[in-house]
Amino acid sequence: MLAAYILTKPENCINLLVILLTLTEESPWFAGFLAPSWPLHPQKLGAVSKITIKHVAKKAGVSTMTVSRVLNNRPDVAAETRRRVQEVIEELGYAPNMAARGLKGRSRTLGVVATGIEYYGPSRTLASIERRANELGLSLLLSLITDPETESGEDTLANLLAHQIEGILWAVPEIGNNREWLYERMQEIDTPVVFLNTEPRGDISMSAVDNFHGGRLATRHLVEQGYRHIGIVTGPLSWWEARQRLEGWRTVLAEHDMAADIDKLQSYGDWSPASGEAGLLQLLGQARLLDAVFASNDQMALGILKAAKEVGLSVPDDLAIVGFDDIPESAYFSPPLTTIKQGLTEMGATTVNMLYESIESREIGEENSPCVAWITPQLIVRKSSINIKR
Amino acid sequence: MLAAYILTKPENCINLLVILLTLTEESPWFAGFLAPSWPLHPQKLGAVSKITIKHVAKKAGVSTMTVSRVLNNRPDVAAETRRRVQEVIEELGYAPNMAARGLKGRSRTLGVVATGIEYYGPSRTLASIERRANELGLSLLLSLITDPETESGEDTLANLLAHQIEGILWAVPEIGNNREWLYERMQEIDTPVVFLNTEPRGDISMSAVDNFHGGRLATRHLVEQGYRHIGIVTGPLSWWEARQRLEGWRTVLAEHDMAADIDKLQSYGDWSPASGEAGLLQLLGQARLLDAVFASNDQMALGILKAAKEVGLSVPDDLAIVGFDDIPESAYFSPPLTTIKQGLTEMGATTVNMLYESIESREIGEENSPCVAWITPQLIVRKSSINIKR
DNA sequence: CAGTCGACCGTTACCGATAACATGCTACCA
DNA sequence: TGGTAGCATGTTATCGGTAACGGTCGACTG
Repeated sequence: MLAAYILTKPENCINLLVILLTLTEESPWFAGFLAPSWPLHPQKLGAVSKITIKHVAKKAGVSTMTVSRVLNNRPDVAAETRRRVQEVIEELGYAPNMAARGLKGRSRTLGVVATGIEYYGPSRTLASIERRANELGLSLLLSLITDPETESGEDTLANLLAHQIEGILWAVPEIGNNREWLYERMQEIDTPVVFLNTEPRGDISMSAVDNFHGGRLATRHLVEQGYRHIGIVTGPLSWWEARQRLEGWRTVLAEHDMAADIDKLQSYGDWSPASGEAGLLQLLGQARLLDAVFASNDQMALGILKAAKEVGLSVPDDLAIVGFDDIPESAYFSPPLTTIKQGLTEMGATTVNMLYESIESREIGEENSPCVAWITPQLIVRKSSINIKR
Repeated sequence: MLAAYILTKPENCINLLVILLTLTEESPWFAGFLAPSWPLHPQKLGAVSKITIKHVAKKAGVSTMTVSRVLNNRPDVAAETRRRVQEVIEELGYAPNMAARGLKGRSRTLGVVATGIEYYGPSRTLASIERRANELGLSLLLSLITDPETESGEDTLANLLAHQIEGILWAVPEIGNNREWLYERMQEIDTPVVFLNTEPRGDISMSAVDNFHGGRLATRHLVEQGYRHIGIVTGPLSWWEARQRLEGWRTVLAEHDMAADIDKLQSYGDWSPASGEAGLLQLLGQARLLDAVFASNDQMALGILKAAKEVGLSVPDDLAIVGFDDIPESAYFSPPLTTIKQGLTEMGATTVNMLYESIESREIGEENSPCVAWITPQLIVRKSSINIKR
C-alpha cells in the first residue's frame, strides 16, 4: 500500500512531506531498501515491565481507550465488555499510572499547605483532611511552612502547581497581610483553593471554627459560674483566631457590665505555656480582684495553672480557668481543665468536601461560587471553672 | 533539503519509509503541493497555556533538550548557553511539570506512610521529614493509616507506587506480624524503602531511637536518685518501642539487684493518660513499697501524676515519676516532669537522608546495601524525680 | 427502504520532559 | 590535509493515559 500524507508541526512551521510505505511482516523483501546505517531499533523490553493499560487492553481484546473508559466509569461501554475488562484488570493487578493521568490534568491529588503540625490543632486537622481525601480517592501532597510570619509560601504554591494538583487546601494562618499575594495569584491560576480557619471574605471558599462564638461560650460560662473579674490571656493578635476569641470575651464582658477597666484584664500571649505563666503574673499585677482567666489555648492554660500554684492561688476556688482546644492532656491537668472543643475533625472533612465539589463542578464546566462553612465549637466543662461556693 | 529516514514502530512491525522535505517558512510555494483534503491543523493554543519547556527553548533559541539539560544540571552544556537558558527560565517564570517528569521516572517525590499524627511523636517526626525533604527538593505524598493493628497498608503502598514516587518512608509501627507482606513485596518493587522506629533486621534500611537505651537512662536516673522500688507502666507490648523501653528498665533493675518480685512492678498501659492513671493504682495495689514509676510516655505520666494526687501521694517526695517523649507540656506539669527526649527531629531528617542516598546511588546504577542509624535519646531532668532528702 | 440516530468502540494526537541517538563543528594530530 | 576525537547541540521516540473525533452497526423513523 502506498499513501501520502501531510503532517504539520505548527510550532516550528516546518512541513513534512511524508511518503509512507506500509509494509506488513509478510513483505520482508522491503529490508533490501534499508540503508545499512539505518538500524532497525531492537525491541526494547524492560526486564519486568510494569503492567500498563496496553497490557490490559491486549489481554481483554479491546482498545486502550475502552479500558480507560472502564477505569473512569464512563457510561458508553457495554456491560459485558466492562465486566471482561474489569476481570482482566483484577487478574493482572493493574493500577493506573498517576503521573500519566496528571499529565492530562487528572492527577487526583490535592495539595495541603499547613504549618505547626507538631501542635495539636493543625495535626488533628491534617489527619482528618487525609482521611476524608482518602475516602474520596484523592491523594495528598504535603507542604509545610515553618514560619508563617516570614515565609510567604510562594515557592510552595509553585511547587504544588508543578505537580499538577487539582486543588489546594490552605491551612496557614493569615497573619497581617501575608496572604495578599495569594489572593492575587488565585486570579491567574485555575486551581481551586479552599482556606481553613481564616477571616471570611466574599471571594474565597473557606471553612472555619467560629472562634468568636467560642470566646463567648468560654466567657459566658465563667459569668454563669459567678466569677466577676474575668481576665484573658490572648494568642498573638496577628492571628485571626486570637482576635476572634478576644472579641468574644469582650462582647460578653460588655453584655454584663463587666467591661470597666477592661484593658487591665488583658494580657498578650504567644500560645506557649511560658507566655501563659507570664500572662497570669501580669494580670495579677494589673487587676487585684481577678478571679478568672480565659486562656486562648490549653497550653497557655497549663502555664497559668502552674503560675497559679506557684503564687499560692487555688484553682478553681481562688481562680477559675478556661482554655481553648481540648487537647487530650487537658482532662488530666490538675485540676482538669474546662475548655472549648473546636471541632477540627469536622472542619478538615468539610474543607475537603468543599474542594471536591469545586473540582467536580469545574470538570463538568460549571463555575461554582465561593462557599463558607462555619464550625460551631463546644464547651467542655471540667473542674477548673466550677466553684460551688459562689 | 531532502533527506530520507527509516522509522520503525516495533509494536506493530510496520516500517515507514519517510522521505522528508524540510521547508522553512520562506517557502510558501510548497502549499501548492498540499491536497485540499489534508488540512493543516489549526494551531491549538490553550487560553492562557502554561509555560512549558518548549516556550523556554524557543525563546532561548535552543532545543528543548538543551533546556532539559540545564534544568537537570547536566555537564554537557556550554557555560554561555546555560546562562542564557537560565535567564529565560527566570524571565518566563518557568517551572517543570512534575507529572511529565514522573512519567519518565523522576518524580522527585517521596511517599510517607504514617499513623497517629495527631500525637506528638509522629507529628514531630513528620514535620522534620517534610523539612529535610523540602531542603533536598523532594515533595511528599502523605498517606495515613488509621489503625495499624487492623489495616495492612497494601492499598496505601499500591497508591503510592501508582504515583511513581521514588522512595518510601514507612513510619507505621510494626505490630505483631503486620508487616510481613511488606517485606515480601519489597523484593518485587524496585522503590527503596526506609523504615522508622522499628526492630532492626539485616535486609532493611532503617533509623530508630534507641528505646532500650532510653529505658535504661530513665531507670538508672531513678536509681541514682535513691529510689529503690521502681515500677513501670508500659506501652502496649505489641509495639516494639514499648518492649524496648521495658527491657531497658528490666536490665537496670537486674543490674542493681532490684529485680526480685519484678512482676509486681509492672503494669501495662496503652499510651493514654487514663491507662497511666489505672496503671499507678494497679502498681500501688501490687507493690506496697513503690516509690518511683517509669512511665513509657508523657501522657501516661500525666495520668500517673493525677492519680498520685488523688490518692494523696506527693511527687517527688513519696513517688518519683519519669516519662518518655518530652512533649512541650511536660515542663509545665505539676511538678514538671523528668522525661526522655527522643531526638525525633534527628530521626526524621536521618531517614530522609538515607532514602535520598539510596535513590541517588540507584540512579547511577550501583546497588546500595541496607543501612541502620540509631538515634540516642537524652535524659531531661525536672522536679518530678528529684528528692533531695534521699 | 433510504435516512437518521445513538450505542459502542477504535484511532490518533496530544500532555511535557527526557533518554538515546544523530549531527555539526572545532581542535588537534599524523 | 585528511582523519578523528570529543564537545555542544538537535531530533526522535517514549513514558501511560485521555480527549477528540471517526467509524460501524443495528434500530427506528417517515
